[in-house]
Amino acid sequence: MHGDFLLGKKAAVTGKRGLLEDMVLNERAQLVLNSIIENYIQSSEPIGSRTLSKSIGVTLSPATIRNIMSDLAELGYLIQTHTSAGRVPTDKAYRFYVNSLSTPSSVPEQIKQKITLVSTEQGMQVEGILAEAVHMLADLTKFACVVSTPKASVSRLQRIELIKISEDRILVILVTKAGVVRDKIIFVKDSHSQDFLNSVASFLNEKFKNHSMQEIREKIHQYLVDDRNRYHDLLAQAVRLGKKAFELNNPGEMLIDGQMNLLLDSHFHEQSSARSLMDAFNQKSEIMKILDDSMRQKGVHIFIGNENDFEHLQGCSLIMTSYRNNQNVLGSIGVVGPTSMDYKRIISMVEYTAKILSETITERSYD
Amino acid sequence: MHGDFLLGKKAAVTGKRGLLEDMVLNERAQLVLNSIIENYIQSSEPIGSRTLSKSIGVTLSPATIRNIMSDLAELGYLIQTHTSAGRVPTDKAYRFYVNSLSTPSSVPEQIKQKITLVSTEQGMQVEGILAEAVHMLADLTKFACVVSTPKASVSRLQRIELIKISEDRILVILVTKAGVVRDKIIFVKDSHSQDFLNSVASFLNEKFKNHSMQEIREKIHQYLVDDRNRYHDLLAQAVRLGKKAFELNNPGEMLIDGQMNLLLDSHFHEQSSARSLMDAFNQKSEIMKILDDSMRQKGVHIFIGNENDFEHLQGCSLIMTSYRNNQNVLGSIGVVGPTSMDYKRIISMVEYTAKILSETITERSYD
DNA sequence: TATTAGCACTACCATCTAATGAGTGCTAAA
DNA sequence: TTTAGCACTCATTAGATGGTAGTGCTAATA
Repeated sequence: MHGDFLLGKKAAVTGKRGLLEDMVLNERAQLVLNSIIENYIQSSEPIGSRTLSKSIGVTLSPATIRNIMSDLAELGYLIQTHTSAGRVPTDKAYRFYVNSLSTPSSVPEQIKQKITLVSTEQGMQVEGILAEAVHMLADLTKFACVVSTPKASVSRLQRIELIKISEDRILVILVTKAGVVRDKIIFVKDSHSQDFLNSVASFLNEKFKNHSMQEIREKIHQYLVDDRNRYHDLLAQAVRLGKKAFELNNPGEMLIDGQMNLLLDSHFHEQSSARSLMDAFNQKSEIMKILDDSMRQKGVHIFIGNENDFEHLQGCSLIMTSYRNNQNVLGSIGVVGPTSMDYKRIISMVEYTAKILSETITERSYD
Repeated sequence: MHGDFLLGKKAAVTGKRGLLEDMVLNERAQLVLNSIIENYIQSSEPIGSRTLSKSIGVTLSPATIRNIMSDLAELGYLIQTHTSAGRVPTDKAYRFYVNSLSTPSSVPEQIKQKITLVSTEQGMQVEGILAEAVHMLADLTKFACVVSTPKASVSRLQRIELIKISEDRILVILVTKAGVVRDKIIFVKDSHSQDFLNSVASFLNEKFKNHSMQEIREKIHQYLVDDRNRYHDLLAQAVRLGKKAFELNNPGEMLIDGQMNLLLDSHFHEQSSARSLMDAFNQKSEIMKILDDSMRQKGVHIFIGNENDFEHLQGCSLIMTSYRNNQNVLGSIGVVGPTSMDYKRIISMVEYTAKILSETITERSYD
């Protein structure tokens, strides 16, 4: 009623009435809402007016709080699971809450100490480091975590190497500026000597070093379209081998860890939601899309419940941020948890982990 | 009582009495036991005498069956969850059942069609193939599946390559006979030219091709122990780099897929057993041990419940078998599921998958 | 006018009871 | 040796009950 009243007459009336001031919740309503959310994040149980009246700083009687709650419910911030139950925050409420988190809470020192990447010491590759990072984050947050591997297409060539391993097979090693090493085997009809392969490789290196894989593919395509016979044999062969070598073979991977954490989490105990989640992870493409999105933006990116229009992820929030080396944004890393997760804590952890990850990978880069 | 009686007097009395003949269950007891087990595998509910009397082929009254069941219980093949409940097979019963499975049931044609490895077509490495195999098996069985990657120490060298990527970093590529490509980066104090690295590589190739990594490490150790100064500079350097290059960096990995299947399985719905399972998978070493064991033996290897003395795996059975290329056994692959799994079906699937996997990998090998 | 106290009401929850039914073990008959 | 019959056990289910945490509304109060 209150809310309705104001939403309707708002334009006509001046100043503060009900919960809304200029379509924004007034201070007390914000206080109550935030308090409900924080309580709910802690307890995972519907919050009643009496409980809140005690836990909240200001002295407000349960009755008053009830009125406010009732209005908040009408505005879509709260719902009741049943008539005589306490209130539970909606996705809209979480969005409000997250937006109002201004000061990024810093990671406690003792957690910081846990966030370190060990694998650097051994001769581990970038993917190993990513795996370690995502594992660590999952372990710390007790939720599921994902990280996207550096996109092959945007990463730039540091070096290519061709190794003959049998008459019809050539091992291609691609080293990117970001320190990612990819190997794949290509099949050829006619046998080449290793010396010949070396010449081809050094031709390709000279021609394409520092170019992105995408560019390289385009250029090779150019060469092929051009009248091929203009080139002498080496070049023709080089281009032909290069085409195979640079063919996109992995379309951007992602690593997942800690899925089991979610299944063990009380919020997903119902059969249906658990299975739905599992489907979400198996069908990686949707999550990959979200990772891609958050790669293009600065800072931490948060998706709450219904905001990501992927039905399997209803009831989940995602907290994502990108990681990078000196030069480029390489991919993103983040957490998938229940909408009622402790945003402050998780956000800071994701941020800090991404920072450490970026530093670690930068050390490994060849830029 | 029956069982007891016969176990005691068996030696004295001739012929069949009770359930035992020469310490082996008599035919009818076997029939009943197998029938109970198969029923239980289907329904996951305690089997009562009446139910069994109907489902079993032979006509036996419930009362008779009760007697037999009672004896089987006394011999440790069955237990009751409570006084007036039906009987449930014990691990001992499953062992009996599995041992009595003589004819390996063949995989239905329609399942066979699903068991194919696609990744061969792209230039995918061995680990990619393994990942695909284990994923497929998990998907088919709806349980968790594991596969061990070819052990670096036993696999034999096809080729080593050294690539300079910066002043202090060298990329080492190891290609094994089995077709596994490993790359790692080693750090060096003083810079080497690529030409020099090529010489070192070709020295190492010549010296060590076809030797197992283990042997190579030992030989290098020999060189180092010998009076190093005897060798001229190239050799000394080669040995020093070789030592780093061949250092064991991954102690035999394993890939897991479908863990979530287990958590969704009704048999592991209790909080405690689910968490216990999760621990089992996180702490890979124990499962790795079992994989190793079954690598050394021929055929399918089955571990039932308490038989694997790893407490986290109580209530689980493991069905493992090895995969190989032309030349060597490379690793093993298998399923982890509840003790009450459908052994016939799962065994045949594991066997067939291993066969396909072996064929696929053999194509990739350089032997 | 905004806040609060009081009260009726609702729905969940834990506990208890009784009835049901599937299953056993034992005994005596076939 | 097998089976029919009977007494008994125990899990599961459905109803009934009291308690509790919460609401909404109204009237009194600051």
